[in-house]
Amino acid sequence: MDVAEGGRDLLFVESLERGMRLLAAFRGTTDSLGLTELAAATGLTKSAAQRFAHTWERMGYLEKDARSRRFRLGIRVLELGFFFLRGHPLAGRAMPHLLAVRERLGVAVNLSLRDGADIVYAVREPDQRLTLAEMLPGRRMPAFCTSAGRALLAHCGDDELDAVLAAPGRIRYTPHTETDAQALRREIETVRRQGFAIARDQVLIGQIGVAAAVPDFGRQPAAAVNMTMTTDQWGEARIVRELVPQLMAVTEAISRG
Amino acid sequence: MDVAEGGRDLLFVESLERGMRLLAAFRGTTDSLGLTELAAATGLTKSAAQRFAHTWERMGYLEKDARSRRFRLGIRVLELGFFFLRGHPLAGRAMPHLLAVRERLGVAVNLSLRDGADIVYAVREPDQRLTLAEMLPGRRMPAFCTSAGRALLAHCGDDELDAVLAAPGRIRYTPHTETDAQALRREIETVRRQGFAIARDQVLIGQIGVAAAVPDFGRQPAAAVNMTMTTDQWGEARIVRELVPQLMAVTEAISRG
DNA sequence: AGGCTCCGTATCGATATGCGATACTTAATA
DNA sequence: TATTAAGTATCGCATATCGATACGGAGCCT
Repeated sequence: MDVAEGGRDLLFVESLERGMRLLAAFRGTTDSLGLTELAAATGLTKSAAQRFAHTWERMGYLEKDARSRRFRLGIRVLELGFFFLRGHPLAGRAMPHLLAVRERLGVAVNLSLRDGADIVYAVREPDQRLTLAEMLPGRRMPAFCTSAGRALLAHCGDDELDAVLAAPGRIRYTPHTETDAQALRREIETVRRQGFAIARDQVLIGQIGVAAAVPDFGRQPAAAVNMTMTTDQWGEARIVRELVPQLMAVTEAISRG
Repeated sequence: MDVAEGGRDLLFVESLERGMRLLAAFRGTTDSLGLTELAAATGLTKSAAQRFAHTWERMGYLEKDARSRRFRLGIRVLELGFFFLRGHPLAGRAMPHLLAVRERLGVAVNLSLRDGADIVYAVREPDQRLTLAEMLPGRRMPAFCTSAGRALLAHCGDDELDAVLAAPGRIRYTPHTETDAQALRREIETVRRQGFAIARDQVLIGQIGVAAAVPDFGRQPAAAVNMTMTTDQWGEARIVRELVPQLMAVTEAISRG
């Protein structure tokens, strides 16, 4: 469909976008939000915030505390994510394999999907003692600094890779986080050659990850499997020796179905 | 705010509701949906389906296959659920306790929330070999036939309980599923007396669950913890003896923070 | 291969619907 | 109790959204 250059998109329903903007305000905080705060956070007028918050509440996507008159996300927002994962062709197939790996090797395993310059963890098998955020599906991370992200970027077309690398403002999670586009491109080249990606101290000091894409019969892979370990127990040599073969076997197996 | 009787709700944004209706169509299927199917499934005109699908796609909540021109849920729908759980006061606190229980007792454990006549699983620690749907947060079950649901219903006001029990059309998952309102009410009374709920063969033959609400300082509890086992290994007597004390300790601990 | 059918896409004028301003009410603070 | 800030309700206006419909193309059947 033609999104006329410059002219506005005739099929785009702005009310929907504004409504979602209000819900999205809850990404920024774990707190409840009042109407005025919502208006401020979204750039909507107070009237618009009032209408949308009211509508979301009536539909069950927001909950309103009767005393404080403040809003929170409602349980219902879990629903669509559930159906997304349940219907995802790879998630269901991957689960038993991930579980087996976690049992056998005692490392955390994830199935990750790419969304532009981010990856999203879809199916997770954490290895204990993690925080809630680290075990929930839906968590987003920049692709460039995670092993799964790099494994997936390695399978992009060059133009798409360029676009991701050209984007400014990469976060330095640690002093070792590589943010230089040239260096990242070389890293991706290496991943292309060897077929797996390793990311050490990129998000958290003392954490190392290894990942490989789930092949999809010549098409661009839709997902990657990654394992995450601590550097005190796992050096790169040992990972390549002991984990990479297992990793490749798992991605292979998931791909076959 | 006054939702004038009969007259329409001036603050309700219908576009939002219609837009969500389109997304909600994906609850019914794991397949992709075409425009005509979407229109049929939602009762929207084809024009409306076109506009909303287009808008969702541009926002990343739907993905469109370029070849087939059919739509699927996009990864982005996971996002809000993630933030809901991350911000939920009980979920984060409960997680380590649930994990400990699973390790110690080898049973599946969940933190469940009630939403009207349903419960929604929020934090899950499955005990292996389960299907994907059984380990994902966001799964909905009728409250009346689950141990967690009964534990939460036991703490409702009578009017709310009446409303739930009055609703028609309870599903009989198994021949043992109790659907009679009177019998359920008696069951809930028992739960009130003893402080925990047991549900045997209610959803699946051979499955038994035990649950207790997480107390909230006299207010109505917001969540329940439930454990699920197989009946061949766990009879009611053994559950009461070995699991219920642990269950009460956990709900107590979560409540304290 | 050709014709047919069904589905997705694009366009358009009418108007209901959502818009923001504003006045009112309630609750929190000192 | 005065003051202030936040939430709630109302309303006339204008435009964003509506459904009908015409168009184009993919797939199917004969």
